[in-house]
Amino acid sequence: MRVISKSGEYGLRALLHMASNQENEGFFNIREMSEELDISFHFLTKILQVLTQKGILQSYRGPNGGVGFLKSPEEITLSELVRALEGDDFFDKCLLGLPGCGERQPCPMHAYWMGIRNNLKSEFETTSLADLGKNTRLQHLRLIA
Amino acid sequence: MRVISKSGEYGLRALLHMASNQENEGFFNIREMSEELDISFHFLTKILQVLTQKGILQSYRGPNGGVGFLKSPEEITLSELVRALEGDDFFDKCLLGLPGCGERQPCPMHAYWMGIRNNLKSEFETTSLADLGKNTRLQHLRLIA
DNA sequence: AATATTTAAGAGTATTTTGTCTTTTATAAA
DNA sequence: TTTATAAAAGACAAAATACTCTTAAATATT
Ligand code: SF4
Ligand code: SF4
Repeated sequence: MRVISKSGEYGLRALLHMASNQENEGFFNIREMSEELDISFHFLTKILQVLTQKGILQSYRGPNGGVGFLKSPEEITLSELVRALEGDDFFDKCLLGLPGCGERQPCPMHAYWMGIRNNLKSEFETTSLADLGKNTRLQHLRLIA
Repeated sequence: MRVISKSGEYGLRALLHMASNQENEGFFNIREMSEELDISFHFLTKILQVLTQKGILQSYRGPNGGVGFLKSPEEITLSELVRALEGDDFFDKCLLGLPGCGERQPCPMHAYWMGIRNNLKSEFETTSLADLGKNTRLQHLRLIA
């Protein structure tokens, strides 16, 4: 049950890293981040590119360039991040994946799943990137091979 | 957020179909099922093979052969089905996918996610295949193109 | 202006998942 | 015992996802 895709995970790890080191620097060098987080540089670049395109990050090319937040991590919700990283329909899917989800003819899991889903949704909407990083230690973000 | 993989979904749809037509026949012809459920015959065969290997179904080759339940749908839990179809670690994954999930250094989502996960787990353990089929209509299982 | 640095963009490769096709094995019936 | 039927098994193909490499564009420094 991989709720978040690999690229989504990488994106979150990078953002979490940025949020927890925000006091030090304004722009983050992607190469450095990729090394510290043990994520392929080019792959991470791609992922951060979409976050830039979606208006969550800003980027700067050239010497001392990098990516930085447009809003503060306190104002970025986990909800908008997974929507950006996993697609806008992230919270619309069925648990079992059965097609034609129906309020009309729901299976016995339907009400239960809708409950969990709405719960998840509101939890994600009220959790900020800053919240997420609060108790997170760096070793948690790195691969513990 | 595809919680259940495509092949897992196909497996569930087939089992649901069998459970809701159980009174009629003992063994189900895979070809017929694949046509009724609009699932590739060979792909479905593969999926049902693993269910047979895992001891959830029994199969019979030759004329009038097919697959049938070993236990009654009332005795088959959704939990054992997703474990068979999606892997035994289905209920062990992290929400965000971050590696090295830690009770020691949990992120703020950890306790929340553990709650949902255990909830899901016990719900899946107490929901039988028969339960699942109760309000399910056939058109729900078919593709509503 | 020339050069170095760094992200953007896009092509290309690898792996996994999904789906197809062919051959083999088991069973029933003629 | 021969033939037909249906699942098992395995090779193969397509699509999606994950990852790599090359080139282009932007910016800073000299
Ligand atoms: S009714 Fe059940 S199977 Fe259908 S969409 Fe809702 S939860 Fe999924
Ligand atoms: S602490 Fe958070 S990120 Fe880590 S495994 Fe638990 S839920 Fe996932």
